[in-house]
Amino acid sequence: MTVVSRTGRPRDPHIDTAVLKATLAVLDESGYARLTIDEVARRAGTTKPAVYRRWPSRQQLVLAALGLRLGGARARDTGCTLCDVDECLRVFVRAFRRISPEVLGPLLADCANDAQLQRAFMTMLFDPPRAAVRHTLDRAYEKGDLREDADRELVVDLLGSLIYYRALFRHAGTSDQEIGRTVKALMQGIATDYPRLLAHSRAMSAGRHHPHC
Amino acid sequence: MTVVSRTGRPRDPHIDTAVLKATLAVLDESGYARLTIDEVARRAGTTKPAVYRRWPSRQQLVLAALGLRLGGARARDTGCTLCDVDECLRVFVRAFRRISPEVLGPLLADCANDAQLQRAFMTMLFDPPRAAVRHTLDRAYEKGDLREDADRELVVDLLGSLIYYRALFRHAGTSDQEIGRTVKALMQGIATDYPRLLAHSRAMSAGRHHPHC
Amino acid sequence: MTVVSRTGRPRDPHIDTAVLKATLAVLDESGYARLTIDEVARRAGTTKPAVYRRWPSRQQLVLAALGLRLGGARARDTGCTLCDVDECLRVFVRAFRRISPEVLGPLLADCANDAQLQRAFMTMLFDPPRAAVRHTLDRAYEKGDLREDADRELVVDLLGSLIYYRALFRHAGTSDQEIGRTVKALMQGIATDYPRLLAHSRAMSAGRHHPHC
Amino acid sequence: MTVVSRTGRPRDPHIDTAVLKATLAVLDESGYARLTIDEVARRAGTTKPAVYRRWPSRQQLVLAALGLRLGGARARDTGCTLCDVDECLRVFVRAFRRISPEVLGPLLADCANDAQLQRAFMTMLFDPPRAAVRHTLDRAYEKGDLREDADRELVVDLLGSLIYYRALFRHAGTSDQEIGRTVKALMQGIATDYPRLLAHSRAMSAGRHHPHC
DNA sequence: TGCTAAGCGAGACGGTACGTCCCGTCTTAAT
DNA sequence: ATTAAGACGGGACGTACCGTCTCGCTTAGCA
Repeated sequence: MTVVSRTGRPRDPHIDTAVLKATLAVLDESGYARLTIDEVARRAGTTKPAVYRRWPSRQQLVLAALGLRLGGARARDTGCTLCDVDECLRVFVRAFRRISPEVLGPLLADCANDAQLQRAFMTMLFDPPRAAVRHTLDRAYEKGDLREDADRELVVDLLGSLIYYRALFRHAGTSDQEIGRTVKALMQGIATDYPRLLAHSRAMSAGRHHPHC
Repeated sequence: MTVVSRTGRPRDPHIDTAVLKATLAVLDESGYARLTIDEVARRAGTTKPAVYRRWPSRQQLVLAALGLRLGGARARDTGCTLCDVDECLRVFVRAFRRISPEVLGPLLADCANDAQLQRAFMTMLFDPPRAAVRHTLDRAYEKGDLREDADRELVVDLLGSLIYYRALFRHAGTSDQEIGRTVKALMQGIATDYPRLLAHSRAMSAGRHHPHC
Repeated sequence: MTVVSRTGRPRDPHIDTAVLKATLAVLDESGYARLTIDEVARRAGTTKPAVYRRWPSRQQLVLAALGLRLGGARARDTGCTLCDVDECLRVFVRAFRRISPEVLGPLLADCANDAQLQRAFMTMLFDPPRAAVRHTLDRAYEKGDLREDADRELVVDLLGSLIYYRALFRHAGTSDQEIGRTVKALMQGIATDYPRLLAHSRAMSAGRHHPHC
Repeated sequence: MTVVSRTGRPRDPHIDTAVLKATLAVLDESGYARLTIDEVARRAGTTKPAVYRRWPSRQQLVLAALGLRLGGARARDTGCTLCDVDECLRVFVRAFRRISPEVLGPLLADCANDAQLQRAFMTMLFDPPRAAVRHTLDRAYEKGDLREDADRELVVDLLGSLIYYRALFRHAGTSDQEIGRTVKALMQGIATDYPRLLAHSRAMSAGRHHPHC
């Protein structure tokens, strides 16, 4: 939200919350494309300039509203590493369900042309669930349940990306069973014998560059 | 593209290609949000109604133009499974680079309200690179390089999603080295001792539901 | 009204009349100051751009609407010169009643900064009733009922100005009786002995400039 | 100006005069339509609320400023009735030149919806020059230079209205020569033989109502 | 002398109406 | 029935200015 001056008439804080609530309501009912500042203002019982004074664009407004909705993301500590990773995926699922692909798409597109918006997006919507997941992975690592050479940031990406992907393209679901399969695949790997494959790769292309090690 | 009547003056096929080329040019220069049918028509040397006669909406037009650009996706057979999977990730990277997140976002959002558009999107842009990757994984499986119980469709998702995710959010890159680390993590897994973790999970929560097996 | 092109979709003529009628209705109900293009458009069942396409400003719109209302002004030929001049005053009264001082004031002020608007005003609202009055005076002159040296254009001014003045400032009425007194004063003059006054004026100020002759 | 309380910090009288002067300056430079309370306050070296505390509206403020400018109107006694009436017309011309049609128009329109403003207008701007003219006519009457049956209030109207009319519509000037012609027409009348015309009028319409006598 | 009430500069506030952009559609005349 | 051409009816935009309010302080008269 735009910074507020020390002097002059102070902003009515009821308008702030009313506008954010109205934004969420309109998003849910009509979607992002049909969201109009006029309509948001009308439902918040105020007018367009009052909205623009607080958020300089539709994008910033929607971002703020979604940030409010997302609140803080937290992954429970179940005491079991597999279940904890399960829980991580559910953190992403919950976060995404509250955002909706229909809103996320145009918002990300707008971020591409607006570095400030991009930063706000990362801070408000992207980082919080990732931090929760990262924390869980660190706990597992300290218990000795993860390989020493596992790139934990990459695992956060793999967990998060899958949820976004499936939600955006709607080609597959995010049921408990599907989440379980994902955890299993990530934890145990998919190769029958990784060291052998790696040796073969090296043997085949002696002079080439090998990023797998 | 809209069906054409048999009688009356036939459509000028040059207009079709000129419009698609103009669409790609405008997309690259101005982005999806600033793409105007007026501007596309102007650059194709024709007028708005001629465009609307062929594609009923901006979305359909952009989809057709991107389909033209993407063409067919193909993953080389290197003879080495690790390198083949490397190659798969690059298939996605190439496909995505040609589409651009700025276009993909709003397009997906529009798909959410238009089942026909969604189907067209899947057929033209989503499925082709996935099919190429799936084909590579099947080859690895037949060589015995993948576990019997590996869910190959899930692996396609994990590979594809990571690329989309990183391209959309721009928080991490898609260099050769990063791709290599991903392949390694997927192939060998991240757990120190998966069977033990699984046993612990079962022991801890006797009556609960266990999706990891 | 703005000129219309030969090609392209033709304007809906119903909108033209609906907008003018709505303008008159809003003028009568709310006055000129509270007349809003939005409100006019709403009552005409259309939108702002459709109005702006036809009339470039609120002033031009109001002018057109008043021109429509005023229609043609005509002074009856009663056969009696005194009654004809009576009738002339009533022409002005009728014209003015249809315009209203509340509208005339701001409109004239806007004319001061816009020569085109000023010309349009004169053509549509100012000249027609004056022409009718002038015609009556010419008829009286041809009958020999007016002095040879009477400045008929000045008489038109004196008749017209009185009505505007009283309507604008509302300090006196325009009843039949008051109109009769005006006609009498104008026709017979107010001086007891004009030639003597003139002589006195000349005698008193030998070297000065005398505009009364 | 709004009433002032006895207690509390007294108003700074310098602000009163500074605001009125600034109002006149803005009126002359930018006209009434572009006169902004903000701008007046800025030029008076103060702020909007200080202005609104003193005058409740732009209209009242402008009225006060014009009243200050107009000051008292006075018609010289030349010793010659024709010249005195000449002088009367010039009183109106001077008064009007200081007010300007661009300001008068909107002001009168606002008076139409505000009886208090209307009264203030009459007291401050309308009556003073009229009183001066009326005084001159009374002097002429006492000298026996005006007909016994001349309606002096009507003559004030005819003189005043002509000036307003010509200034408002700008279709004719107010040069000395034009003023002279007006005086002549008013004094000597325009009919060749008023009694004959009156007789004819009566003869023609026996039962009708005759306001000319 | 301290209290109180109003004025002060400053400036943002809530809100009305503006004039414009661009959309997707329609009409015309010609092919 | 399509074409090129171009204006149309209309939804939403972001802005300018209105008149009001709140702030923190100053200034006088009353107690």
